[in-house]
Amino acid sequence: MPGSADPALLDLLAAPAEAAAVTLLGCSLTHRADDGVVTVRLTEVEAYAGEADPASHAWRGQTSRNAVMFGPAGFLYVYFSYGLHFCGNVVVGPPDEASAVLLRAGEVVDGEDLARRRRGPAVKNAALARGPANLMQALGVDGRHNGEHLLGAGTLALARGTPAPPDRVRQGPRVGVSRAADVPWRFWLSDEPSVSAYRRSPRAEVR
DNA sequence: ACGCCGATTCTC
DNA sequence: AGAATCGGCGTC
Repeated sequence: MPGSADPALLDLLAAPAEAAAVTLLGCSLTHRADDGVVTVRLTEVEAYAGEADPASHAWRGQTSRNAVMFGPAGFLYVYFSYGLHFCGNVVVGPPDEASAVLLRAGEVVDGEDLARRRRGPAVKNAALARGPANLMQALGVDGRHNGEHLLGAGTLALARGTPAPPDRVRQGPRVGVSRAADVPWRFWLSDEPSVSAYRRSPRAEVR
């Protein structure tokens, strides 16, 4: 049932960020809005290891923006990026560690018409939820959803799907990150059209 | 108070 | 390669 809690999933999310990231691959995320329901199956994510991770928003400690990450696992941390985009993270790990997993891409498995209405008529099927900001736009999620519970009775529901075969999980450097750019904590599923093409940050140190 | 730059995306 | 466009965070 959508919206019902999954204690086992919550336990898995309370693990270290890179393990939680792999858990999230293949999970479904549903948003029930006034104008309809959209569900995506997550195909690409990135792990951020809280205050210990120079690439994390939590690196310099707790602020009003990142406060949700310092709470328990299973909540959504939404931040505003480049003055125009919203990106969403699932808070993971033990409380106060401030780890999170950025949701980078997904396959729209329900509410395709609504997702296309939000994204634009010309957007190809596979690209509806490709890219972290596009994924949130397709779901109809923005800053108002910051801090919402993903495993409770709210409008957002995270659930386990058919687990991805381990041999389809790929791993590589994170995208758009200038610090700790070589930490291979971007995870994605191979052979998924919704996975964005890899682009290293222009600001990442070259070696 | 000021300025820089970003876990982006789309276009040229 | 560059623009759009806002706020967070470091610095003066």
